[in-house]
This record gives sequence, structure tokens and C-alpha cells, in this order.
Amino acid sequence: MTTSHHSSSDSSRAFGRLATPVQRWIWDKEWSALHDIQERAIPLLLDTDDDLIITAATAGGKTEAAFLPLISSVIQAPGAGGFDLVYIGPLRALITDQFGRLEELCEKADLPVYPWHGDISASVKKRARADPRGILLITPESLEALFVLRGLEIPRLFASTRCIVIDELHALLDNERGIHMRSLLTRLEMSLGRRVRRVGLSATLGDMDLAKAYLRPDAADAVHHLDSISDGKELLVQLRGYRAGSNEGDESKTSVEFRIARHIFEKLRGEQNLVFAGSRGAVEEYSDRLRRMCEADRLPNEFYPHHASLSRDHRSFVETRLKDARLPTTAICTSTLELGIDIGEVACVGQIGAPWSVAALRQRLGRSGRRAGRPAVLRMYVSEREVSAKSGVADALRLSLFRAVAMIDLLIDKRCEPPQPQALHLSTLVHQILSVIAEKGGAPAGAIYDTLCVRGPFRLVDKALFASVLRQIGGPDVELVEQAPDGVLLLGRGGERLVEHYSFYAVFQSPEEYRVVAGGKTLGTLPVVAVLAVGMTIIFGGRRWRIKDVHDRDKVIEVTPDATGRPPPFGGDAGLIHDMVIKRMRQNYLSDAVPVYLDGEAKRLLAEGRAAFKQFGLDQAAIQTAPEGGWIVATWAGTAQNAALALALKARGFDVEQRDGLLEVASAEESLPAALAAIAAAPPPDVRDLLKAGATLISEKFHEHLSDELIALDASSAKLDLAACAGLAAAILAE
DNA sequence: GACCTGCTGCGGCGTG
Repeated sequence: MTTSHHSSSDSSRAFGRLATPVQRWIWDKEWSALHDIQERAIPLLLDTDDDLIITAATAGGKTEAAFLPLISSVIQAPGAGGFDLVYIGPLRALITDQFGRLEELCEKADLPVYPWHGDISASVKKRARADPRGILLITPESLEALFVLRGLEIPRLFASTRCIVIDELHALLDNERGIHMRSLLTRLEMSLGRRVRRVGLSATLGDMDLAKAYLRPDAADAVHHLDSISDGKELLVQLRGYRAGSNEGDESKTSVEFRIARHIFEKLRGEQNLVFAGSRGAVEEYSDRLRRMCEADRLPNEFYPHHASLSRDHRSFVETRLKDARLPTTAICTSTLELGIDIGEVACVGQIGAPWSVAALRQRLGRSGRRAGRPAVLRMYVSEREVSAKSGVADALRLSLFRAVAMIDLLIDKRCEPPQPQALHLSTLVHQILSVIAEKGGAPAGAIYDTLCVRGPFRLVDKALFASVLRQIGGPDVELVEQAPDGVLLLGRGGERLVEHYSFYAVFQSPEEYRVVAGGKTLGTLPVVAVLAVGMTIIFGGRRWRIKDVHDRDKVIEVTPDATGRPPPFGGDAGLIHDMVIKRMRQNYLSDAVPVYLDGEAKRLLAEGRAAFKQFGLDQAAIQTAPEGGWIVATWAGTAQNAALALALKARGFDVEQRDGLLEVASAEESLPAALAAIAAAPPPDVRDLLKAGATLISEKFHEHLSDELIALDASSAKLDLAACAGLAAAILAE
């Protein structure tokens, strides 16, 4: 594909099928050829009405693969009113990016393109509603707002919609937001009384059959899949091990943080890089260290923090620097820089500490090595503590290192975590019940059940469960819904209050926050849960500050520059690790193979972990007595199952610590094997026992309106696998 | 022992 655009265009039959204005746009861009996925998508989208998933790395030409033929079809056979094409994107920034690209392309064809999200002015939205044509680019939440506020206009606005393009499909699969979007897709089709073609754009997906079923549940087999063949790019990986000393101070040049920062400083300076630090606190810690290293060497700073609590101003500044190849920039970041928005070519991706999922690691790595001929480079940094007689099992087994190795191995094998099709999503179900009632101005329970649970995405919710959810949210203390004498469901007092406020449209929870202000300028926000007092010093935005004042009423924290500081507490929940990762960790404990990507220290840590594994007897049996008393129980299960068994044991009076694939259990009156035998023979643990054992089950936005039983049922369908308890206990005893 | 995402209508004021 190195020919000039003349000959390649002439030789491409697909190119010839595009509408003239689209061909002219390609011509102006001086593309040497169409990408392979573009060539293949053109006939598929022009000759059929089939659903399609296109997978390719970031900037692999996915958007054009979908829109070049789709726009051509609109030009060749214009619609009669209503948006011709709808694009759903999970980020406002992504919609703004795509708007820029598509507007230029559609200008030549006299098709309007309307961006629609929270930052778009009411006047643009008004124009779009008055003359709905061309392309609508919208977030799931803004589409939700259209259903709630303009339910009756939906058939008119989307009358001629021939395709819905869903960008970053992998980010909108089985999480609450993905279920929300799929519910809206079903409701749109039902409102129009016809099927609308669905096209999903995505990075690599863990399970293509499941992804197809998510895109089109009733005809998954008929969904086509086009995959970019340019995926065979070279990958360079190094995993560097670090050993933390016992009594060193943070500022010491032998501290792990100093040594990792020093390595990043020396290896990454001079180019554009991303370093994922794992938490906002770690981002601040490393940004501050790296900035000071630049200052100490009298070099201009090129290391900047990027995470969701920093102001939009600061984040845009970092993103703009990343795009400008003349200004070497390394962003120390969280998953804010994982998705979508184009930040250009990145030389290297750093990862401090093992990530939580292979999917995230793969997505991050997709940011590197995008220019032909350059490999993708991943530098992973893992630290382990010095082991002493008092060390716990986790340190001795080198669990962090083994998790990092498992993640890299799975990445190299091109595997990643599949979705969880068994989750009920009751919080989002409550949201959608309220939304359907608002859309229609009232609806019979049977019709709502049909919309959401028969045709829509809540198919694991049967009639009995649906009825108990309705009874619960119609209860006297809740009053989200009420029933009219003719049986039609209406919004109750509580439901009206929820739906009337703009915060209703998103299905996910968001914490209350303080604004952090320095000299009148907002640096960002901190969660209210953080304990912040006047006089405390913090690192924020990569710089050091002293808290001058806390205004609780306005939720403002005033700060002034200072010479010292530590990252403030940012809050956060424990992460979920999939069974697949834990199983691979176990394989690595049992193996003698030494991965080539380990440095010397990582190799030594690997050998120490394997030695400890044998010394504890974990190669022999799953239950072992721990050196300081109590037991080690090897579950070799991911977080959902591991946490469930931990709770079942806590409910029986045991003190339990969760580790990757293991439980550390302190001695109790009951013997552990006897307790496991009882759990193996019993039905899943009762909610009341779990709550007494300290389980926090409320995790989603609308859980607060559900009963303990319904919340427990929801949790156990996704994050806490209670049903697996008995089988897991039996398997442990049998080993 | 964690990360991220999203948002309408309306009143008031200043400007062209």
C-alpha cells in the first residue's frame, strides 16, 4: 500500500462506490490508500443493512471505515427528515474531536453535523431539533435527557435514522453505562417501530461472541466483524523489579519511589510518553518527584500530572503539550488518558504497579507504537517489600510481581477479560423504569416489563423479580412510582423529584467534592470524604501547597504554595480482578519458566516468590497453616468469588484478609476445615449475616431505594459471587 | 487495594 493515491484510488473498487463529495474529501487528504478495514466496510455497509463490529487500535481508521460509506449512502439516497445517522460516544471530548473531522467531510455534501452534550449551547440543540438532518453526535446521557424531556418528539427526530454508530463499544458493554445505552437503543427502535442498523467501533474485545450478543441480542449470529490486520506490530516489554528497604525515609535516594522516578526521568525525558501510576495519589507523588528532579538539574519541567480531579484547564494544557511533538512531555496519569481522545504519537507507555485488568493494560499500550515501523514499548515498575520474619504471606509470595507477570503473559497471548453477562443491574433497571414512565407520561407495568426485560437488556430479570422491584419502589417510604386506578404506573413524589433534576440522566454514582483554589484560580477538586484541615500540606497538580482555609458551606479549599506536602486522600474502592488473571498467577507459581522481559531484580523476586510458594506447601494443598498461626487458604479465584468466601467466613466469626487468589484467616474457636465443610453444604449466605459481617453492598446510584435483599441479590450477580461459595469451599477441601 | 464517565431549564445581565 505504498502507491500514490491516483493508482490506489483507481484500483480500489470500494473507493469507486463512495459518493463524489466523499471521494473528493479523501483526495484532498492525500491518503495513499484506504485502510484494509475501510476497503472491507464499504461494500458491507453499502450493500446490506447488517449490524457490524469494527475492531482496530486507536487511530486505526475505524471512524472513517464506518462513516465514509454511511455518509455516501445518505448522499446517494437522502432521508425525508430526522437525523440520518446517529453517533453515540462516551466522552464529550471524543464528540468534539469527531465533530471536527465529520464536519469537514460533510461540508462538501451539505449535510449538517450536530454535536449534542452538556457543553453544547442550547441554541445549537434548538437548531438540531428544528431541522433534524445529517449526523447527530450524542452521549448516552444526553440521549436519555431527550427521552425524559422530549419523549413525544423521538419518532420525528429519528424518523429517517438508518444507522447508529457506537464508539468505544468496549467501554459501553456490561457496565451500568453500557446497559443504560443498550436500553436506550431498544427504546428508540420500539418508539420508531422498526429495527435500526447498529455499528460498534472498538479496541480489541475479550469475547467477540458476547460482544455481538451485546450489540444485537436477538440476532448475534448475524453481526459481522471486521478486524484491522495491522495488529501484528512489534511489542517491547520490560518489567523492572524493585526491593523496598526496611527503614528508609521518603526523601532518601534509596527509596523505591526515588529509584523508579529516577529511571523514568533518565529514560523518558525528551519524548512524548504516558506513565500510568495506578491512583491519583501516586500520580501526584511521582509528578512532584519528577518536577523536582528537573528543577535540581536546571532543566525545564516536562512531567505533568493528569487525573480526573484536576481542573479542565490543567488537563487541556497537558493534552495540548502531548500533541505538540516539539515540547517533550510525559503525562503521569490515571485512566483519564486511556480512552479515545487523540493525543498523537507516544514513544513509551509506563505502568507503575500491576494494573487491575489486562483489558486496561492493552488499551493503554494501544497508545504507543502507532507510527509504522516503531514498536510499542511498555515499561512496568513493580516494587516488593523486603521479607523478614514478621512479613505476611502476600509479601513472601511476591503477589504484586506475579500479578504483573500474569497480566503481561495474558497480554502477549492476546487474551483479556470477557464481560459479565450474569449481572442483573437492578440500579439501572430502577432508573429505566422511571425514564420509561417519564417518556410516555405513564405506562402499564406489563408494557414496561416488555420494553426493559423482554426486548431490552434486563433479560435476567423475570416477572417475579420485576414485580418485587416495583413493589419496593412503590412502597410508602420510597414513593418512586405509584399506580393510577386504571393500573397505569405514574411517577410518585420521590420519582418526580429524581427525574426533574438534571443529575438524573447519568446512571452512575458521583461523589460530592470540594473545589481546591489557589489565588482565585481553581486547581481541581477533592472528594468530601477526605479529612482536610487548615495547616495541612498537600501535593496537588504536581505542586506543594498548604491549606489556608476550608469553607464548608461553599465547598471550597483555599491553598497557598508551600515547600512540603504529601498527596491528599482521594478515596476510592477496591478493584476487581478476574479469575483468568488469578489462574495465570497460579500457573506461574507452578512453572520454572523465567519470562525474558524481567530485569535482574524481577528475576530474583520471581524465584523468591516460587520458593515461598513451595515452603508454604501451596503446591501440595490449598489449606496451610501460616507461620504466625492461623491459615492460608488458596482459593485461586478472582475477587468476586474470593470476597464472597471471605464474607461467609467472617459471618462465622473468622478474621479474614483478602489477597490475590488467597485468604489469610486468623485462628478462631471453630476449626477452618469444619467451617469450610459447613459452607460447602449450605445454601448461599443470608443477607442479614453478611451485613452483620460488615459487607458494604450499596455500590450503585439507585441502590439506596432498594431493600437489603434486592441489593444483596444485585451485588451477588456481579461483584460478590455468593452462589459460588459452596462450590469454592468444596473445591478447597478436595484439593 | 482503583480508576473513569455525564447533565437541563431558566432567570438575570450585558452587549450589538
